[in-house]
Amino acid sequence: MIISVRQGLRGEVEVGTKVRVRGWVRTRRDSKAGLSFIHVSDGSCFDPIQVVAPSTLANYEAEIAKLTSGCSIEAEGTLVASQGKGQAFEIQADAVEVVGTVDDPERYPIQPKAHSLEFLREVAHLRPRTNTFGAVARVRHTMAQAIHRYFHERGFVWVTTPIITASDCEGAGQMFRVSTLDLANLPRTPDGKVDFSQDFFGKEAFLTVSGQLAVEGYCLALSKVYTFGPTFRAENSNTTRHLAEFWMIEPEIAFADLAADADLAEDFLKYVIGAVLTERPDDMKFFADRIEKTAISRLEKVAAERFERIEYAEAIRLLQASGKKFEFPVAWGADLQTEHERYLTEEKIGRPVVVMNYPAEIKAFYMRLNDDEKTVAAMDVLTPGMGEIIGGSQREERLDVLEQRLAAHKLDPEAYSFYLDLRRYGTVPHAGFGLGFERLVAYVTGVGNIRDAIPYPRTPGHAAF
RNA sequence: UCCAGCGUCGCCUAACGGUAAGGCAACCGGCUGUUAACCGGUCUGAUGGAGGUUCGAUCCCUCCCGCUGGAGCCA
Repeated sequence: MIISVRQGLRGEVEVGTKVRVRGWVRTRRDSKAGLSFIHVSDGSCFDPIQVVAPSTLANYEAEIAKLTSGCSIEAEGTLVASQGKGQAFEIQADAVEVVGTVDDPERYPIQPKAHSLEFLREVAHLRPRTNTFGAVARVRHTMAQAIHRYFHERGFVWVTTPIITASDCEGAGQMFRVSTLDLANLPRTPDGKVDFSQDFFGKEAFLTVSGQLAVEGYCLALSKVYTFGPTFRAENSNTTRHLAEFWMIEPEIAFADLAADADLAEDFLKYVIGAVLTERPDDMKFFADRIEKTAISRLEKVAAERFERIEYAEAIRLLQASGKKFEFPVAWGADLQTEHERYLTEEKIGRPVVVMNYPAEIKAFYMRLNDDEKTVAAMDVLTPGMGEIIGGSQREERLDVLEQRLAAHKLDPEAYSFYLDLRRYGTVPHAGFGLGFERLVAYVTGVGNIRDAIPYPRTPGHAAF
């Protein structure tokens, strides 16, 4: 029977069974006892399985003894209890078929040795064969599954909001244009502007920067909804936590206020982190051993401890009372800088913090104005090490106030007519938040750079693979 | 986009301005039920690109390209 490496190593297959594994060679060690030990990985779990190939096999000299890292093979044999140390089970091979060889072993980038993450980014198509990126891929998958499961089990409906949007009013950043016009020969209107009426959608179109505004319509019908999909920002950001193309999760709940939103964010994060700890202990152990010492302990802490909740005003007071010298001055009305967030989560409080009720001027138009008329019902979840991982708010559900807020932000109400409709017809208090999936993956795995938390990262100047 | 640093064999790193060194990998051999093994040997490069200073530049200067980190923007 064909088995995965995972099945073989976990004892899911009875000893003595004839099995067949298929995968890629990690290492080969030869023994004078007339054996070769081949570590084979198929990605189904962290560890490779050991295939013991006796030199009596017909193709031993010609093929098996020449296997190098990266070769693909199919091995057939008996699953046995291992005589050696380091693994419980191994495969005593009857046949090892070489499926694909490595043309030039010296040039094969994934050698059985330590590689820098920077180098591996240059071979993004081969890096999933490494311990690190195999583990990241499995953890990422586990997290995606946990996210859908979390929402599904609580009655949320997954809403796939459009990737292409004809409104540039999503208000979250620079957008990528989507067009079928011939850039070398653009149609013009009489006054010389580009005539987008001739474009594919009959108007300007872009890649979405957020599904939030669109999903609110579904929230005000299905009560509990979420988006989980790709998002695009054309910002020239070159940092360890920005991508031009990333995946975002945006739950939106009706009949809910900011406190409920914060509760959801906390419960949600704890669930996803808990799922990774229980479902991927092998990968997490690797991260803790090789990538980031506190990978597991840090997550256990986050899963166990209650998130601190503080008012924005209180955060300002804490920063002012810290006695620290910050590069950016701390004063009510200013946004929290990275250094401020760091101080709060890493030094002062030492665990995740939810900062709530920010000054209205520094936040988006759709966030609900508080009774003090100076702050809005916004919240950021800050984590030690990653900074802002979630940003959310209670939405402004009052038509008149929303119209005032649009005006204050100098936005055209015409462009938001659908959004205003939701306040005209059966409006209810509602709230939601946005979570950058890759930021969470980076946080959970401990990889320092978000470019290592997604299979093929897109950043300014980089769209290879 | 701004600031800082870096760019030397497939990979990682070394080299007071004076003929480019080592480790890993690869290859060959030895040893071993091995396990990112161990031991020995072999091979590999004119130092990101273009100028300049100098008798002479990996090392100094200028510009360009690329990368990394920090910041801004944000998820």
